[in-house]
Amino acid sequence: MAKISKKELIIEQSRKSFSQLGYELTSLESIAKECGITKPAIYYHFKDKATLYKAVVCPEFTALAQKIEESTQIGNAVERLNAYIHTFGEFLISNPDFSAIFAREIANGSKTIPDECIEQLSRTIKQLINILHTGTSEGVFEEESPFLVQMMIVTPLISCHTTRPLRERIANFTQNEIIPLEPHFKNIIESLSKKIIKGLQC
Amino acid sequence: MAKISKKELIIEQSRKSFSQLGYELTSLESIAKECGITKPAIYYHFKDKATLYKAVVCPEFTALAQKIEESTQIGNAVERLNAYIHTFGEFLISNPDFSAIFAREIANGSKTIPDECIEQLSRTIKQLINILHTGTSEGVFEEESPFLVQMMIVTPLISCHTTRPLRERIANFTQNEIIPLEPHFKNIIESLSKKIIKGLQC
DNA sequence: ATAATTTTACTTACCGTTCAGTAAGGAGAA
DNA sequence: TTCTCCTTACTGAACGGTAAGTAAAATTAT
Repeated sequence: MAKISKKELIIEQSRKSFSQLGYELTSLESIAKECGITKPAIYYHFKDKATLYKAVVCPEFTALAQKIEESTQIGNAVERLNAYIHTFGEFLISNPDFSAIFAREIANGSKTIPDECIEQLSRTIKQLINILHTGTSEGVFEEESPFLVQMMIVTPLISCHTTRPLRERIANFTQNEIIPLEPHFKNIIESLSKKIIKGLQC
Repeated sequence: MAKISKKELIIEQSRKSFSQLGYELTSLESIAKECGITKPAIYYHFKDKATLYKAVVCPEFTALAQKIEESTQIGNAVERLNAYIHTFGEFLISNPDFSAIFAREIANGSKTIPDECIEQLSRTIKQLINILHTGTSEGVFEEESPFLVQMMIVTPLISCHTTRPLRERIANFTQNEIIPLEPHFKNIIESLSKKIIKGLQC
């Protein structure tokens, strides 16, 4: 059994709660309860709720930026863009709480994202800018706003996770129609990557 | 000057607040204040906060479904898909509060969306299913999950609006890099439409 | 036409609850 | 003894929602 500090335990439970309920509806007392401690114990480890949120969120963005940078170093522009998309998608698989947290931030104007995370995000964007620029220089990609490409990658993948209940409810209303079963997420990553690359190619 | 009932005024102010702050952070007292009335006056017109939210949200989804249905009747599959995407994009322009509200619902598992809205959403999805099916029958489109296509359309367009502050903050960190100015929204719609159609075509 | 009554559209005052955050103290380890 | 890591007990503010009352408009009765 791995030794896990109480501080780490608080962060893990908080991540689940922030992901499922969002920042506002997450109560520190319920987190404490699930950790088997009391609320002021959280205040012993973290200054306030916002600081706890940062402690949850920052490592995720840092890990994402790290993985993106590592995986998009080699290959031609098409290969690197493909790696960018797949790395992001697989990050969402291995960090199941990240989708909902990031989706809320996107919906929210990112008011609650600390600067440290923005810096990490800018690392990934820089990488994407580099890939796209290389691609246009090589004449394989049409010129396109990196922010648009980023949104074409990030938001559909994220919302695959967050819209599951929505899709189920919609499917109830479209009974008579034949709705193809949703493919597994790895197929979605692959499918999205192909389409985006195809859409960008000259 | 158009005659506007107080009930309509409450709905309009609520829409702004729900869009800017989200459901939880919207306080009925602040809405009342901006309408020049008191909180119980809202309760005279609406049973509770959730009912008020429905009154804000339902007409938007209905109008969207209506416009989508109208605009995607004629033409071949490519033209109809193009119309679908443009109609959705232009709806976001003429309903500036809708993006944030919908984005929050997507992030949220759509817990607070009433069934009435889901029904309207299913109308638009049915239309998209029809378009894609026609396209594959005609051999112009590859087969693809309508939900994925829907997300490729909806989420980037929505997040164009909600991520504006995020993009600005990111741009601050990438000073030294050349970040192309973000194109205007109509160009984004056009650009996204082209890419999605290109990505889907055989 | 006018008086009586009811309904509309609110207001003031308040309740109960929830929640972030704090003060003070205590048990156990070093 | 002192530091770490917590607990008990609490404060203050905000919020959703309600009870009770009221001025003015609309409706009905005389």
